[in-house]
Amino acid sequence: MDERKLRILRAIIDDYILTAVPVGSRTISRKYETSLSSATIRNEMSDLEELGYLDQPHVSAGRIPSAKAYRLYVDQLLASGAIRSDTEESIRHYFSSHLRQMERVIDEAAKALSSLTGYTAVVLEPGGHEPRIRNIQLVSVSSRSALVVIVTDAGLIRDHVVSVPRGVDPDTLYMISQALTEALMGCTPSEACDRIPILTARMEQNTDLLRSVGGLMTEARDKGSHGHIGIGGVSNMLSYPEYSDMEKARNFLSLVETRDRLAQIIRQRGDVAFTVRIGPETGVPEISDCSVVTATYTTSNGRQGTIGVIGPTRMQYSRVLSVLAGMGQQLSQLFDQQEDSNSTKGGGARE
Amino acid sequence: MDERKLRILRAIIDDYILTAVPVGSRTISRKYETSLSSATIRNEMSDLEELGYLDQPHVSAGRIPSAKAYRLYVDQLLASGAIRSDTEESIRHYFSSHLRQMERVIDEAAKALSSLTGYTAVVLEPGGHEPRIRNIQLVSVSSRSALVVIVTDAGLIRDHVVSVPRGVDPDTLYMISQALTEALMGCTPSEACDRIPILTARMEQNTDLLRSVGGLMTEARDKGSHGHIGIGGVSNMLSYPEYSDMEKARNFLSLVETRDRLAQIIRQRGDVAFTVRIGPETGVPEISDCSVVTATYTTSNGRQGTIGVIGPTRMQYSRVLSVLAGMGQQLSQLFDQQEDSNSTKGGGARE
DNA sequence: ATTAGCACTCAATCACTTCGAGTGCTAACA
DNA sequence: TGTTAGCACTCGAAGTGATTGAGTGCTAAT
Repeated sequence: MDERKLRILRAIIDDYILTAVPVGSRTISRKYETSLSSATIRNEMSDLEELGYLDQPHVSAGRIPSAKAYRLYVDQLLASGAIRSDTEESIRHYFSSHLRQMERVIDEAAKALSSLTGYTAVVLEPGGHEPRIRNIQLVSVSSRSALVVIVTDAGLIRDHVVSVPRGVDPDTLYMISQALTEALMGCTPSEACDRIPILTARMEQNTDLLRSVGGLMTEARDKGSHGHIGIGGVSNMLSYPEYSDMEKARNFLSLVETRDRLAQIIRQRGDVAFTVRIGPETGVPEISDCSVVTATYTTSNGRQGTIGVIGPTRMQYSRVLSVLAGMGQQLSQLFDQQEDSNSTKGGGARE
Repeated sequence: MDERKLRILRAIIDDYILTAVPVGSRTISRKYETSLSSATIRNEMSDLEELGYLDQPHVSAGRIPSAKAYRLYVDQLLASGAIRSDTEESIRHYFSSHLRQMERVIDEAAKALSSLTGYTAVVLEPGGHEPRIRNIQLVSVSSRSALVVIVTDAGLIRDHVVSVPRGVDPDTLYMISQALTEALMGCTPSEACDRIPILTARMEQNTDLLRSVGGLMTEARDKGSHGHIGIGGVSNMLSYPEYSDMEKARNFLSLVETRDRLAQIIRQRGDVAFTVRIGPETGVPEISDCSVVTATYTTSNGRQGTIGVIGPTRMQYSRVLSVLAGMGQQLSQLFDQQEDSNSTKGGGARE
């Protein structure tokens, strides 16, 4: 694999990313390799096709890069270490002064990502390991109902109203909460599911209440671990010619609609900074002509979240990567401030 | 306006709803009014066009119903009172056994609505009046941080972690919570925002903590009133020929992406059971060739939510209306059970 | 090794025709 | 007077070549 071949391949990819039109030998010879004639380029292209880096839609059209070509391109890009998160200011611009609610940060991040890249963006809430219960509270809502709040180290399991038997006052609720917290602290929801029946059996009163909590816990366990998902720029996809085919567009849309599957696709584990999956590498037939680029961000307590961009295979990888890098940093920072504001803000403002 | 004209107009609308193809005189004479010849139908159609009920895309095509025609059609439909919620069983089928988390109910409802109608569905959380605070709890998460949970009669204001000064144990947190609840019970968030600084000033300790709560309250106030929004079946729209135009499809999609605007469009106030807005009546240029049908559901404590369906103007109004009716009932029921489960379930399961 | 030249391919475009669904009008009819 | 049959007319959709031009592969010359 010649160095010149590489240059030509790179030129073809760049041009195709820009125009989405099969690129011919003449284009390359005029716009990129002015010292070579189109005939020479043709020969090289022929070789590149044989090597599997180029495809030809039909005999009298130009060439388009194959997934293998993009792979090479991206690997080179990653190896060169040329990904600077130079977009830091423009990213910061998207976060209004002081967002502190997790969900809003995530939504904003997705919006920013999609708007900066022009593709569809997905942001997942941090949550690496299985959540562990930290606190259970029954919060009185009215005389006859209460809200069960289960706090885990991954955040909060959502609201659920349960009915309260007659004669149980807020203080009793608090005591029950304390007992529950003590018994289940550190458990995962599924462990808690197993224990609650035992607890229920041991208690002679308030069994109804406990059963309700058990029900909620089961729901929490089955719900699937992903927290909030931020999605942005879905409509962007329709502006690319590869999605002028309605059938493809519908497939993509319905994939995005089933957030569970989307989360599964985006979620990235392990300690790599970036993942780039091109076309078939995604393993998802619906988006076999898309690429998925993901990156992670980390909070101070080690929980890991994923951000990702989905676009056509002829994606502006270098831009996407640098935006992802920048966004990852921003998010890590934001959540750091938020989660251990005791050490920084608390310390400073103390007294 | 002849009775026969009405029959013919109705036949045209029905056929066009089914096929999305301009319908000609011959079709009507063969499929609907077999006793009349196509020539007669032609005369009648000509009259109907002059009256503004029919449009003609070009001279040698059939006729298509105008917005005015749909209006007449729908008004008749509504007046006839023929909307039976006969789909009750099929709707119930969509709600898995015991969903009790508000957000999931709403999401499921949207999914069910879209799947039953084949259009795009939107479900808004109930929330008529401004929410009133019922309870404030500081839930310990770790030794140095706590979660602030603000419960209102409209549900829960989301999680927000605050730092806890050294030496404040869970019991102290509970006491502070009690004090806060007592002081702010029954307030709206904006009232609470005004009061918190006063409370803070009166306290000699834990001022940091209160300030954090104040910040969260401010965010809650500014957040905008709409709660969770359930959206389903967005991809359905792409399967209708009217959206084969990419530009239109993109417009629609980006409208759906900005949930705030969508909520604004769907939200329905007042005591009418149904609202049908056809084409330009929606007042939203992006969907000037769509219709929006909404209905309300009510919870036992009088809070009102909206469910809606967005589809092409040639929507299957009668089906949509009956599905909406059924879904409205189901939701009203579901939230009734949930909100005052004390009177029904609590009473039953007592002992 | 590179390049100029040439024959060849094939999608895209355009002009042209044909086809048929549909209309409007008129005249005949019950 | 309302209904119908018949006919001329319109116009989009679909089909048919012919033309164009971007692009290739191959060969022979540099």
